[in-house]
Amino acid sequence: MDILITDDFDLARIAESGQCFRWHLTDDGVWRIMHGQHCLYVTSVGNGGFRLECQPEEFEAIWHDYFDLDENYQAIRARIDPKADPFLWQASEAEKGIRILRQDPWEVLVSFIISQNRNIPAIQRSVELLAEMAGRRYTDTRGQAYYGFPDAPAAARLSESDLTQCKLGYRAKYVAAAAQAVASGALDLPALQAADLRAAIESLTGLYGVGVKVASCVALFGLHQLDAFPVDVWMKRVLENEYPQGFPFDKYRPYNGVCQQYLFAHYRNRAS
DNA sequence: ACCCAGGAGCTGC
DNA sequence: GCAGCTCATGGG
Repeated sequence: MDILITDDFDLARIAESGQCFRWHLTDDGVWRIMHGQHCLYVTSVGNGGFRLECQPEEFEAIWHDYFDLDENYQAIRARIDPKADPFLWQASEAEKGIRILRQDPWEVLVSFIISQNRNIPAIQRSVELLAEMAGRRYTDTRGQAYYGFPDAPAAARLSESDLTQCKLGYRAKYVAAAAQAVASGALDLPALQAADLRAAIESLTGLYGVGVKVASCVALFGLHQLDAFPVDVWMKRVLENEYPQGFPFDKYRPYNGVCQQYLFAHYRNRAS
């Protein structure tokens, strides 16, 4: 089916924004997007038009929500004053098209536990290996095989040696602990969506191997808490170099996380 | 060989 | 509380 999006929506910028690790650009310029147990081919056809290789029912049930199409990102960007905050404004112009996907919180939790102290290609590789090891095998609309992201009980059944085979290194025990916590019900991720941001982060950092940074990523990308503001090595540089007097969080509440994505993406892209 | 990566736990002070 | 060390592993 074809859809028209008049608001921000740039597939390449979303893919490169570091929030998701299972998007791949195929040789013919079509995006292959894996999310949970689903897989979708999307092509940008220009002027806000997109070709989605799925039925309208699947779009309504899965992808409309995943792409966060009910949120107005132009309106969020319009809050940024070019005179008061020229750096953020420039970043938001350069990275216009980013949206915060509504991903599955469990998948995000595992992906960002895996992410610590690694670069993005290495993260993608481990996530894929994990899906191949413990996820269900499916066939997509083009007849290609893919693996769904394993749920918590499936991940909890893996031995530590299985996890090590996914190139997780010392993070293997962290993933095992998270799987155990979620599979046992000790941690109720969906419940955190409605929780206060501070409470959600506190709850997540209670997990072995989850600090404030990973917890903030889970809150922003998995719980859709748009005010969460993850600070990694790149964001540390942004804050030190561009906001020596501190970032004006009060100005952008409750959308600090969206601002963070513009800053993160822009700074990384400029460096390379 | 070297340094860095969407960090976090542990130790010693 | 906080600075320094360590943890696997791949990419540049």
